[in-house]
Amino acid sequence: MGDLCDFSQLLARHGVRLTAVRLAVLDILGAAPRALRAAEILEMIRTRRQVNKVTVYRILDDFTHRGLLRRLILEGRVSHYELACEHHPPHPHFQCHLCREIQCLEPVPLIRMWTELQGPVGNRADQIDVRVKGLCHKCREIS
Amino acid sequence: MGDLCDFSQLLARHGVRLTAVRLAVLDILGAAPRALRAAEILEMIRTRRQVNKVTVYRILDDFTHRGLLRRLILEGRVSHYELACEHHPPHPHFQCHLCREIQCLEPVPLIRMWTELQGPVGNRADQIDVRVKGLCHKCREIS
DNA sequence: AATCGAAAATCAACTGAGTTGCAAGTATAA
DNA sequence: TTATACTTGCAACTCAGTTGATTTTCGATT
Repeated sequence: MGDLCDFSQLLARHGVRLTAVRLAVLDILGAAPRALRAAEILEMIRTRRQVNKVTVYRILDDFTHRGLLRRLILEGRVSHYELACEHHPPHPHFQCHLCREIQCLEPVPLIRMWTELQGPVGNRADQIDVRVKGLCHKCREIS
Repeated sequence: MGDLCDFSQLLARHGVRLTAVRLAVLDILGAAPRALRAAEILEMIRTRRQVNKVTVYRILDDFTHRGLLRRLILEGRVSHYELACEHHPPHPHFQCHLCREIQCLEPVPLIRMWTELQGPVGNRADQIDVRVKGLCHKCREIS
């Protein structure tokens, strides 16, 4: 994923200053096989360099508002983040009851039920989040 | 909704002791036109009687585990709760970007895409949450 | 290359939803 | 009516995330 995007150019295109922490955030999320929590990202950056948590939170927030990242609300209290580039369009997520791990699922064609999902006449929906829960294949093997 | 359920019998059937706070929680959620936050429920109970927040949190948690309530993760950090009786099956929710209000939508037949939503072979899904976001009809009128 | 102002990072202190452990109160079975 | 296991209340805590004030740094312009 990371190989497909030039992050310094990406930042320039969005009029965002190039800094080490910002590059690290994109780099880590670009290489991640799943959405990450802020605390995970923070810890991963800290293996490379010293950084304050406030910086990471502010960057995640800023990038989300700029549309560079997607913030996922999968469980209470913690947000997960994933890259929002064209190689990684919005898609459902699966979360295991036991190990809490998150898997990305293939996009599904919800357009078919778009009218039902609008709700009362006059609503204008612009985003649909689908979250599937259950036991993942690894946890089913164990138990 | 509340009229359709006898809450004291409901509690007895679940082997839960009948107390004023528990009845109040069910009563309030039964009469609510939408899912409520713990803090809202707490405040509504306090218009009738004195009660500690810990008690309300514990009851909400307990009832959720017993399947009496559903806990909805609609935005970060705060949970919403709704009655989980047979008159009120699982359904998608719509949340407005501006007023943050939550609307209940009609159930949609996601079974059609059940295979895609399972993810990797071996996963066993048992729950699908659909959250729609956008502008509600009231906020669109205003702006 | 040196300067400089706006943007970014840091620090400490704070917020607010939710949790924990323990003491005191109460529903209900016997 | 009584015993006791279940409930509630209280105070203090946790933890993700936020705020405001200060210092540092990027990068455009001399």
